[in-house]
Amino acid sequence: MSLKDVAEQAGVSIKTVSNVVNKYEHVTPATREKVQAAIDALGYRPNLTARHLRKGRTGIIALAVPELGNPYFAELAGAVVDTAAEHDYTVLLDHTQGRRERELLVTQGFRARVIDGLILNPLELEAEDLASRTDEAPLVLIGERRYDLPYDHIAIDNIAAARAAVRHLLDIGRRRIAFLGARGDRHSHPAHLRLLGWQAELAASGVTADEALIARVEGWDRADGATAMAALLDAGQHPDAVFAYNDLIAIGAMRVMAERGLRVPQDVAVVGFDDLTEGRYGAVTLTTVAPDKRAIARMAVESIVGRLTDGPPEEAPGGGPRQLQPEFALLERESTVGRSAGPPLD
Amino acid sequence: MSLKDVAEQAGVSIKTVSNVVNKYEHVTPATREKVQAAIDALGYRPNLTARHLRKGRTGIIALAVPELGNPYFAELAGAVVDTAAEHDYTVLLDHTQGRRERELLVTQGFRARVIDGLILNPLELEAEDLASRTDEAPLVLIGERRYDLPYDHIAIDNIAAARAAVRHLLDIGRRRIAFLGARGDRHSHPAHLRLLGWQAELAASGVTADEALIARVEGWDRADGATAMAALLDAGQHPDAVFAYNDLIAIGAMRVMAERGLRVPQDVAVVGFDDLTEGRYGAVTLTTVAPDKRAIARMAVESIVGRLTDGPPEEAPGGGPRQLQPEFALLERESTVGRSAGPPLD
DNA sequence: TCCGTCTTGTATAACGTTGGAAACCAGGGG
DNA sequence: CCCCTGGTTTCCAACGTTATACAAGACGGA
Repeated sequence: MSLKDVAEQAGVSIKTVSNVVNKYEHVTPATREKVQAAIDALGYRPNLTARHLRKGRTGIIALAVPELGNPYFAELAGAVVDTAAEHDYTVLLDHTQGRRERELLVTQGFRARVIDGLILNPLELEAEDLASRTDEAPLVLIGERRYDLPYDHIAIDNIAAARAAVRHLLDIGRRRIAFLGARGDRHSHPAHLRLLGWQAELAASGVTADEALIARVEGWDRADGATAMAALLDAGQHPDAVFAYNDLIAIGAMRVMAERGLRVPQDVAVVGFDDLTEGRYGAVTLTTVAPDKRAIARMAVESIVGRLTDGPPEEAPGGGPRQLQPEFALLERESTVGRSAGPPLD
Repeated sequence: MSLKDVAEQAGVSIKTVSNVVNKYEHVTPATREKVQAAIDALGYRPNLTARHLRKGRTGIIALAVPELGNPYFAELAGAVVDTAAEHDYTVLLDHTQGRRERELLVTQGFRARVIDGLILNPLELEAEDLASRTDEAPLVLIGERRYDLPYDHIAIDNIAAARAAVRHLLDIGRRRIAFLGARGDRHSHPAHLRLLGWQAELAASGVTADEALIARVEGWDRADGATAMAALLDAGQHPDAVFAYNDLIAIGAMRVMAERGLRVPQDVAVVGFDDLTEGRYGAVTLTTVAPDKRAIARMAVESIVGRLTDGPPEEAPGGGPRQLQPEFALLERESTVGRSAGPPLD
């Protein structure tokens, strides 16, 4: 079933059928009608693969996130799918499970020429991996990790967001504020802007940033939060607040607190990060830093679509790739309600 | 950058390069090496779009679910992506937002010839929509809705699963068991096998299935569960147990109970459906029916891949499409712990 | 030496589409 | 009556790949 069949049926040339299909205007109504009738009769649908080959575009963009089971990425993926659809693009989805080799594979064009562009949220990828990229499809990076490379990057101001969260905990009188979610042994993991924000805000307020209150994790899921919180408590620490790397870790931590009879927020206030819907429905609703996910999705898709439509943006005065910062908001909920009897700040 | 360029560089024909790329065995080592050198020198990568056109296959299967923000579908999508990758397929993702027109669009081949097959979880689609489908790519249906149509269908035994859940609630002594999640005004919505299971198990145990304990919902998210539970309580009902259509509804309901001072499980026991990770980390962990998601993903992908590889399976004695039923398990957790003082069953 | 056989490489034709150029056809002006 | 013009349609080539058929050597046995 191809243009050829329709052309024969209608008694016209292949190109005329193509013109009708593509709504080319200089086709007489009579011809158009005749062709349309043949199309309907045969149930013809254009072969998009052939069109892609001919036009060099597929209308498909890929989205690669670490893990779809993580609701943050799932919600983000949903937003990306919607936004892409508005621009007549479809989304090819992949998840890298946070493994460097998978991330590398994705950037190197695992689907050469079938995707027009790529949105990637890297976790483990190193700058050198990206520097050696040869695939010419537009790439846009999202998430906390930053590279000094010529690709658009979309992320909220993680340091400012973390500082706002810690500020809030200080404001309600907490002083022993734990950070849950430092990464394993690599203290200086380049993704830890949120840890830096925690340190910065404490320092700015003259509160000691106790290293013992930094809990490390193996991953970013609820179980990792639970493990980290348990480890912290087992080490004899008594934080009066927890700032978690993300909501999942916060939720895992809160579960452990519940098991051990610690009340949230009376004994320990908790702030998470991501604004998962899940956080709004726990027994104690979770205060959280809410990145504007729809804005992230929109910026990412439009970065790709823009480059495909208009070519790379003319070098602005500063030149080069853009650093886009969507808005964020601190949503105060039950997990930080009420002022405890902490000492006033000096 | 095409086979032609590589061929010129290596001083051989296009087809020979193609043979090397495709690991055709009758190529002398010398030639192979020469060609490989040219490939490496030019950084050649095959154009998959052209390959797709020529071979008539793309290696892409589409997965259409109602909503990615729903963790059940997100987790399922993750499993499908993984399983597809094992078979060297990539997944194109779409979500229909449970709207019939979107579901219809997807089945009619919204990406004609770019997808080799389609996995669809329909909500609103009617049998006649599917009956008129012309796209010839293999289609497999997943989820609670059943159609008497020649497509493989994958779903756990929803009635049996619901009965197991209700049975468990009866076993721990509950008698006023509410059902949360009937659909709007359409009482006989064809998706409500779980409601039928609730009715059947109550009937089998000689417990009255009180219509007043059936709460309707507009959607399937936490907010809908909260609304439904609030409505039930506002209507003066005092259930001692809740069987929810899914975990999200259960979680929303539990939130409302917490707000109103009802204890779970002491005052109201709760059973959900889906085994979301989320349900394992609430203040009260959620008893739930756990469908084997990885099995669902595996069956769906292998149904598609099988038809693509071997053609439609030879008509079994019964003939026609298959009804595949993955396993499920009832996971008992805190939300149904402990036996209350209900009267013994007669 | 010659012929069949086996191996290796090549030429050509598709796959279905679209862009560009050329051809066709009426109608009107010279 | 012919040519020109403008609109409409057709012809041809190309996108990059792989399948098919075939040609060219190499090799061994008669």
